[in-house]
Amino acid sequence: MTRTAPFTFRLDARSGVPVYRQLIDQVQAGIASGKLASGEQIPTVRQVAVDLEINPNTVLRAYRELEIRGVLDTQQGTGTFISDRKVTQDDAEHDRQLEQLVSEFVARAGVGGFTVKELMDRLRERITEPEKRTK
Amino acid sequence: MTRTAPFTFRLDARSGVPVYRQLIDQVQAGIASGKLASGEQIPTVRQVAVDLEINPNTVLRAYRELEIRGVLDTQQGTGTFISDRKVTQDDAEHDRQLEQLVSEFVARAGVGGFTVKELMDRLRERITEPEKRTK
DNA sequence: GACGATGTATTAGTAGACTAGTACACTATT
DNA sequence: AATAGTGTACTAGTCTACTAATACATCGTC
Repeated sequence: MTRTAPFTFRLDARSGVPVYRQLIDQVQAGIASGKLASGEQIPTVRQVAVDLEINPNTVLRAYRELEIRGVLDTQQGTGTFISDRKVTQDDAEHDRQLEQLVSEFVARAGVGGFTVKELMDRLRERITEPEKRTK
Repeated sequence: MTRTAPFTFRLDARSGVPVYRQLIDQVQAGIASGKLASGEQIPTVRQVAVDLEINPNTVLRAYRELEIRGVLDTQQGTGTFISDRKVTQDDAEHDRQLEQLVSEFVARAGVGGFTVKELMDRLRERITEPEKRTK
C-alpha cells in the first residue's frame, strides 16, 4: 500500500449497543491498537453520518464525549483529531469510577461466596508480584 | 445488644443508581461482608416497601433477580432468605474463581487508571465502615 | 376455613436515553 | 466575499428502563 487506509467505522445494528457508544469504543480501540496516532485526523462528522446513514448529531455526541475525556481535539470548520495530550481525568470522576468498580466487585464477590477479606488478601499478593498475569 | 440488629436497606436518591439495583448491591455486599448469613431471613417485600416508601414491585424486582442468580430463596407466604447453596464449593474451585475474579478486577482497574492500592483502600472502607456513604 | 402474613401478576405512568430534522456558525481556500 | 468544507445548536420524536397502582395467589397459624 502506498499510504495507510483511512480509519473507518462499522456499526453492528444487532448488538443493541447505542450507535454513539459503538463509535466511542472504536476510536478508543483504534488508539489502543495503534491504528490511530496522536494528531491524526479521524473521519469528519458529516462523512461518518453519510457513510453510516445516521444523523450528524449522533456522531457529534460520540466525538464530544471523547473530547471531554481528552481523547480528541475538535476544531470547528477544520476537523477532529486524536489528541496528543495525555488523558487527565478530574478527581471527582476518577473517584466515581473507582467507587463503581469496587461496588460491582464486592457484589460479584458476594455471589461467588467470597469474603472481602479474601479479596484483599489476594489483591495484596498482586502488589508484591506485580508482573504476574493469568489472563 | 441482646441480638443482632435486623438487616436494613438504605437508599441514596442522589446517586442516580436505580432503586432496585441499590437493593441488589446491598444484599450482595451484606453477604460478602458477613452481615448476612446463609438461611437468614431478609426484610419482607412489603416491609422494605413501607420503610423506603417505594412500591413492592420494586423490591420484588431486586429480590427476583437475586433469586435467579441463586443468591436468595423466596417462599411465597413465608418470606425471603439468603440461599445456602452458594456456600458449598470445594477449595480448588473456590480458589480458581477467586483468582479469576481478582484478575479481571485488576485488569479493569488498570484500564481505568486505578492502582491496586487505591482499590484496597476503598475495599477496606467496605469492611470497617460499611454504612458510610460519601455521596 | 378464616385470617393475616407473605410473595406475585397485570397494567400503566414517567423520565431519560438515544437518535433524527433542520438550521446555524466557524474555518480555510480561492 | 464567495464558496465549500467543517463542527454545532435547537428541537422534537421514539423507545425503553424504571417505578407505581392495584388486585391476586400462596402459605402458616389459629
